[in-house]
Formats: sequence, C-alpha cells, structure tokens
Amino acid sequence: MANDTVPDFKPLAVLVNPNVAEAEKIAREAVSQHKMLLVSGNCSVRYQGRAKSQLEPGERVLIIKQDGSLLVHRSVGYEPVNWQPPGCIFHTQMRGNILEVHAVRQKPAESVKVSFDRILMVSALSLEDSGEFSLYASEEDMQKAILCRPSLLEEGFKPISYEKRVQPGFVDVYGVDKDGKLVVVEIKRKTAGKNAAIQLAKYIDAVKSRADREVRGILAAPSIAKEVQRTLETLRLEFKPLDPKKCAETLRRSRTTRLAEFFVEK
Amino acid sequence: MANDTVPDFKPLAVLVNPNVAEAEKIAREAVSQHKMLLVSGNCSVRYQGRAKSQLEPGERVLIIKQDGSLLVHRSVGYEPVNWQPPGCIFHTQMRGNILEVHAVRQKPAESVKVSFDRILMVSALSLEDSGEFSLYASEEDMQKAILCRPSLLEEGFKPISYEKRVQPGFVDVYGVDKDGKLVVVEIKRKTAGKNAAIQLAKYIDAVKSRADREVRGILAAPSIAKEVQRTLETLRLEFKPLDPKKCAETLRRSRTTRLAEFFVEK
DNA sequence: AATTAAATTTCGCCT
DNA sequence: AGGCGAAGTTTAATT
Repeated sequence: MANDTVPDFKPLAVLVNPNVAEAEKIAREAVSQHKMLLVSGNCSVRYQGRAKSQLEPGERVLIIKQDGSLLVHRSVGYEPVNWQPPGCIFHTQMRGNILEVHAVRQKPAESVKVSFDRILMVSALSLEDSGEFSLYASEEDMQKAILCRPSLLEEGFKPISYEKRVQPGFVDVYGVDKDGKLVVVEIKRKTAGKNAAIQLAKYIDAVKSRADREVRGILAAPSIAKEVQRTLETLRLEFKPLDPKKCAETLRRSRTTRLAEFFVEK
Repeated sequence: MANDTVPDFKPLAVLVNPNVAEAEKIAREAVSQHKMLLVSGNCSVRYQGRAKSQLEPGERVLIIKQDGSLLVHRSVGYEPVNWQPPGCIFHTQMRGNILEVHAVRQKPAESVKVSFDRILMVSALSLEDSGEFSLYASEEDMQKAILCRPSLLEEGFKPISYEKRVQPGFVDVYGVDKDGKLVVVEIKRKTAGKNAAIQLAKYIDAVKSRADREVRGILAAPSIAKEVQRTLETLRLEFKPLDPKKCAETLRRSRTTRLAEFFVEK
C-alpha cells in the first residue's frame, strides 16, 4: 500500500477498536515522529534490566512519550506496573497477530516488551505544552512572603515598596536594612542564574543614580549557580537563600491568622 | 435531554475533538461508573495539600483510575506533573466553557483541580485485568531454583522429583532431608496465606498415607501471614523464607556459569 | 493507626 | 559522568 510508506503528520490520530496491524501503523509513526502514544488494550509485559518481571495478559494503558519514557498502567494504582525513564529507543513490530512494542535503554541496560493481542484504542498526540510549573510558591508569592515577614530576607529589613518602577523595569522589593542602607531585592523562584545577577545590577545602578548613596543588592532565591556566585562578588551583590516552601508556609500562616490584610493580593 | 439522565454502560467510549460539554458528560459518567478515564487536551492544574503548585495552560494527558487515583502527564518525563494517590473523590463540572475536574482526598487533605478549555480526546474504559504480576521470578522459577540449588531450602536437602502427582494435585517439590526424612515443599511467590498451609497439609496427608512414615512439610515463600504462622504450628508444618530475587539470581548464575555448582553460596 | 524500610525508586544538584 | 540527598515521594510490612 502506498499509504504505508507516506506517514501523515496529523496532530491527532485516534483509532477505536482497530485491528492490531492498524494500531501498529499508528504506533510506529508516533514513535518515529516523537509524538505521544496512548494505547489501551489487552497485553502482556516482560521486563528485564535492574530487575526482571512478567505481567500476564490483561487490559492496560500504554503511554510512550516523546522523550523516550514508557509507562504501563493497570486499572488501579498510582504507580505504573512497568515503566522506563526517559531515553529509550522504541521498536514496534507485528509478530503473527501480535503487536510488540519494544523499549530498549542502555546504562543501565534494560528492556521492556509490551505485546498486544487486542487493541481498544490507540492514539498519537502532538502535545503543545510550554506552561510553567511552579511548586510551593510563585515568584509573586515569595515576594508577598518577604513583605509579610521581612525577616525571611534578613533581620532588621524593612520593606518600603514593591514592584517599584525604575529605569530597566520593576524592582521586586525595595527597602532599608537595619543600618538604614537602601536595599534592592531581586527574587527568583528557581536557582538564580547569570541573568538574575545582571538584572539586579542594573536596578542597583538605576537606584544609585537617583539616590546617590550606598545601595545593597540582594538576590533572593532557593539556590544560586556556582559560576554566578563569583559574578555576584564582582558586582558587590549578595545572595540570600530563600526557600519557596518556607515562603508558602509563611504566607499560608499569615493568611489564616489574618495578619496579612495590609498587603493587597495581586 | 432524556439521554442525559440515562448513563450508558458501553465498555468503551471515545470522542475525538469533542466540545468541552460533551467531554464533561463522558468524564462524569466514567467517574461515577468507576471506569478509567483518559482525557487529553489543553488544561491548567492547581494543587493544594501537603504542598501547593500551579501549572500554567498547556496540552497534557489526564488519567483517572477506578481506584480514585489521578495522574496528569506532560509530554516529557517519567513522573506525572500532578497526581493523587488512590482514594480520591472526583467531581466534574462545567464552569462557563471550561471543564473542571476536581479530585479531593482526605488524610492528608488535598485537592487537585484540572481545568480544560479544549479537548483533543476523551475516553472512558472498562479495563478487565486479572493478570498476575511477578517480579524477579515466577513460582516456576522459584521451583527451578530450589531444584538447581537445594540448599536454598535447607542444607542437606535432596530433591527427588517435582510436580509429583498425589491425590489432591501436584506437589511442587518432593525430596529427602539430611536425615533421610521425606520432605514435601509448597512454594508461593507472594506472602503465604492460609490456603497455602491447607494445601500443603493435604499433600502431606496424601504422601503419608502411601509411605507410612514421617513426612516433613515445608512452606517456602518470601513471607508468611502472621495468623498462618500459628496454623502451621498446629499442623506441624514449617515455614522457610524464600526470596524470589535470590531465586532469580541463582537461576541466572547457574545458567550462565556452568562451573559454579561447586561453590555453594552462604 | 503510626512507623520503618525498600524501590526497576526518579530527579536534581554538585564534584 | 558518578555520588549524594530530597521527594507533594509511593508502597508494603511491622508494631
């Protein structure tokens, strides 16, 4: 069939109750095009690698992701019954009337073989997903937490304003330390990179040019990239570890105890 | 619509590119009928509980299982980006043109809300799955391992036969101990329950009635249920811990290194 | 029910 | 690339 040699690039392919050979075609294309593949049907699974297992026939859901990870889910349980972490090479083939999906990984050398003799549904998906995932607290939450309890940043810190407009943009938090020195705070939710340091330096310059006195710059983030540490020293900036989890707890506590009404949400 | 009040019990429902309200109907029925639900589409996710997280919009796959577990999978990564272990209560609703799937768990109090504004595919599945899952070794492998290296059972044990036919069925392994006493071995791959003890007792009786001399009965399994321990004592049977992992290693070694038979481990 | 220990742990950060 | 520690860990077994 000419169709067999011309893979189509539809973003979404779904077959319901297909015969096994039809499903194999979808699976093969999905794997080669690095789409996500969903297959539900009757299968057995053999795994060999760090451990070894055998799963007798039954109806399950197979998921293959574009990064080369594999999941076999039964009808119950949070964890997959069989799986492989990202980095597998996949191969599909018909063996008689059985669809075999083979996943191979090296280091450690492992293999998972899923054999379907009946397919309920097969689906190949091109998923567009650039949405950010933030755990514990958003950057905004961390900002609120510092405003709510300034000692999270350092003892004696007093916030003056937040999202203060300066030349290059907005300063996350702006205040004075226990000695009355101006403090500019830049917050990052993840490990602070070079950009964060540079951004902070620009804010400092902008504030200095208007205040004409000493200004401390503090980069507050859960951690800092090693190489940026030296950048900070060069720029005479400081780093303060700030745990998003702690921020979230602080916020939650301050909200429940009704003390946070001063700080308008969003 | 009358149809709305009469849920159908088809074993397999699939909609491709449905409108969100159609998807909600499938999702609601799947949840109420404790089927497995697969939804792929554009969604955002909010989680609050032991921790707290926010996932900005993007295309993902949602899985809800009949035991009340929930998984949200992105296009990459072995782990779900959001999840709930088994035991959730689900609630679906339309909020404007958004499908909200809400999962609530208590102890710990947690909630996950998945909001879809576009559905690629929704599927409700009744999965039949009674297939056994065996890790490291099947019962047969454990049997072979004992035959291959009898010391796994006990020092001085000598197998005579396996799958020996007696009245009630087949004895897994049959042999003599270091003192020449007859030994009947019953093997279980998982924690041995009452049935295993009773089965073994029947075999013993059968063998005794023919041999008319003392017969030891040994239940070999990775572990034994607490209450069965006393049953064993009453029946004058013995329990021997037998680890499937060790059996698998033994088998593998005996297959690969033909010379290792001399060197008894441990 | 609470605690402990293992997992084909996975994952990220650091050396 | 290998090692160490944390995880919304989960899961099973034990007290």
